[in-house]
Amino acid sequence: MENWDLQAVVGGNSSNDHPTENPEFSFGPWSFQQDEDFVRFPGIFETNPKVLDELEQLYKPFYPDLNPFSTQTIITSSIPVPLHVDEPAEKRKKKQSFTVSQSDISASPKPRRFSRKNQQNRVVEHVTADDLPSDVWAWRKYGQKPIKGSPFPRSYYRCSSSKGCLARKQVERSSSDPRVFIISYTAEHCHGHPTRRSSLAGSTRSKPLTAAKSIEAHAEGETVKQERMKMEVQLHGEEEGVLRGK
DNA sequence: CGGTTTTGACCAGCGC
DNA sequence: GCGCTGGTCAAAACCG
Repeated sequence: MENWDLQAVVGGNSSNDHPTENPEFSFGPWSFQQDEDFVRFPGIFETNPKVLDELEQLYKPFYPDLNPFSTQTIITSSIPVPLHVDEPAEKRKKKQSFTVSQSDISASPKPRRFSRKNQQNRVVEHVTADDLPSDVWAWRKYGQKPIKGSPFPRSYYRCSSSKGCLARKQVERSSSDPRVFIISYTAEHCHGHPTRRSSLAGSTRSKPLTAAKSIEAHAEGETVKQERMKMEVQLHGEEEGVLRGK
């Protein structure tokens, strides 16, 4: 069986501080609703206890009675609230109190620069290193930033399959569980799936390090290594024509 | 040569 | 208004 990802789209309209009542989930080519289809696909939701715990926590604010379920790849949300569960409730409420659509993005006076509001349309997945998702898209890294409160930096990727494609991807490591990667997808691809990547040049590049950088690299070395592994997995996914929901 | 990563600078949103 | 922070830009270096 191919390595499809489970995805759960919780939100939609964040203007009322509540996600849609019946979130839609997708797994490979299938999509289904929480309230009825979960019981029909029990095998899909086996079992990664660590991720399950996180997932439960993420959903509790919205679905206190949601049955525990687990996945190997995890969750998506069009609102960022679940990622800020440790923040004061009032703060969280503020952060989710606006909505931005794709049309808003395209109407931006500076389309090349994404505002933070755009991140409201993001799709978030939690994956372990063992369950790195296959990905038909080719991604180019365009930035990396240290994130406050997290010992691990966040890497920024954009789709390199097509010029002008607005699709973005962020990869960071979970501070609570370093084995878990948090992958966020933003915006839609404006093109079909690529058959293969045009070049791998530079993908294995390594640079001489200063003393300070060496220390930093030591701290995050495995992150970089695993991200590279992930990219390689993605490339193999292209060859197999594996389709993902995003 | 055409693709990538790295990394400091820049910009805009947000909270105070 | 200011400072903090996250997201993006772009030049330089690197790789096949």
